[in-house]
Amino acid sequence: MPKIVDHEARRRHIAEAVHRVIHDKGMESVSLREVAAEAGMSMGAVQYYVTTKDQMLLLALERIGIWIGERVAAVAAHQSTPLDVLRTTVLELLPLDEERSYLNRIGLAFQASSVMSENQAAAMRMGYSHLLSFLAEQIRAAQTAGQLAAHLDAGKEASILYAFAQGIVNATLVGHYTPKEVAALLDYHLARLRAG
Amino acid sequence: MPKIVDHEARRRHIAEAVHRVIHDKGMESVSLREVAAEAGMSMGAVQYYVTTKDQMLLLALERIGIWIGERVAAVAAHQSTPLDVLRTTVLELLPLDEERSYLNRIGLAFQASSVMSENQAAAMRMGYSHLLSFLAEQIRAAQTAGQLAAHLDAGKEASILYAFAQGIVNATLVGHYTPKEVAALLDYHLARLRAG
DNA sequence: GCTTTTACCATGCACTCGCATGAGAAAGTG
DNA sequence: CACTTTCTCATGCGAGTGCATGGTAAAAGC
Repeated sequence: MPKIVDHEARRRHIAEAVHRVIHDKGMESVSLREVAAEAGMSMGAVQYYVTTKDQMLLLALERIGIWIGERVAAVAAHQSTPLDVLRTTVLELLPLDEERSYLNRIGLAFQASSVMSENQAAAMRMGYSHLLSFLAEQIRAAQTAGQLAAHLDAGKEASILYAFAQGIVNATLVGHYTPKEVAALLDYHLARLRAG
Repeated sequence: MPKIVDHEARRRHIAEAVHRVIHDKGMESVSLREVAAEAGMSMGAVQYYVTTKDQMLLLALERIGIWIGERVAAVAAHQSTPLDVLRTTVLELLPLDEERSYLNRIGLAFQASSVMSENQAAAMRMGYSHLLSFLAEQIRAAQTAGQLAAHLDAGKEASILYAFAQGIVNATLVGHYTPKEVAALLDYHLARLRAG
């Protein structure tokens, strides 16, 4: 077996090129040629790892899911209390700086795209399940620790919290809210969940 | 001035064709030809009313805004209390049946699209302003009527409520939530805002 | 009845698209 | 060395893209 190549690395490289194209020129500009150019490889090379455009987009979407998972795990690890984990996690998912806007632009594009593709829809559902159960778990932990009110329905609160975060994304990217206002909205909402 | 034609009607006709194309085949499938075919007119006729594709999309986005405004006004008119208006308005914006899913699919596509186009972003901001001030107004009225707790920040509550509605859209369209669950989430959230 | 204005249409152009194909370079094994 | 396998590339194909152009039919004003 010659010319041993790390397929995983190549796929990641392609996925990240897709991300950049989506961010810079929009989902409509994603094409095999454009992505190949962005990835610095020939079109044939891209086709070797990804046979169709749909597959390429799915790869990029799955990579986003992995990336989000990693980011959340990373920031959550530095917090001391469940409520801190909760707040920091949601903040990490909001477009409050350039890097998080980057992620959210791509995420928003896939929200629209996933409605038209069952494969992408399935990937989305998996991402929702993971994130929502993580958030619900943190809410329950915060309740046990006496940080959040005991009467809250952790599952519903997680859904509402995450829906809020997702729903504020476009309005923020489009300039209706400033990052400060978004953070204030989050804290306002979290405040009412507090125990006492 | 010969062959007098209702331009407004023609533009609306084109906009609605764009909506159908977005809904049926996705934003990527929107082209002058595709829209012309959907509208049952020649490509040249479409070009007469809309000179560029961007203009066509902007027209379709503005029409969505108008449509939403009309729908909200219509359902709100049949309610007796501010809280009923609030709840019914938000329900009207959620993808709980086929017609509202239709609207939300298109809206979601434009959320992604508006991030890449300043014209569309401006149209979005205007839509947000109108809807959010309407919601905030209803919250204040409900507070005055003693239906909602007086200590609530009406502006922030409106933002959170609408963000929740927007943020639940993709998850619902993709099948993560059932319409019943979404309605239950809304009622769960509204319940905690009640006076008492 | 001629001109002007409005509305519409068919077609052409340069370009891009997704995807398929076949050739060939690189790297390991016998 | 030949040989196989893995990887990469250039190119071609048919179709579709946004947009521009030139022409034409119809109705109103003079």
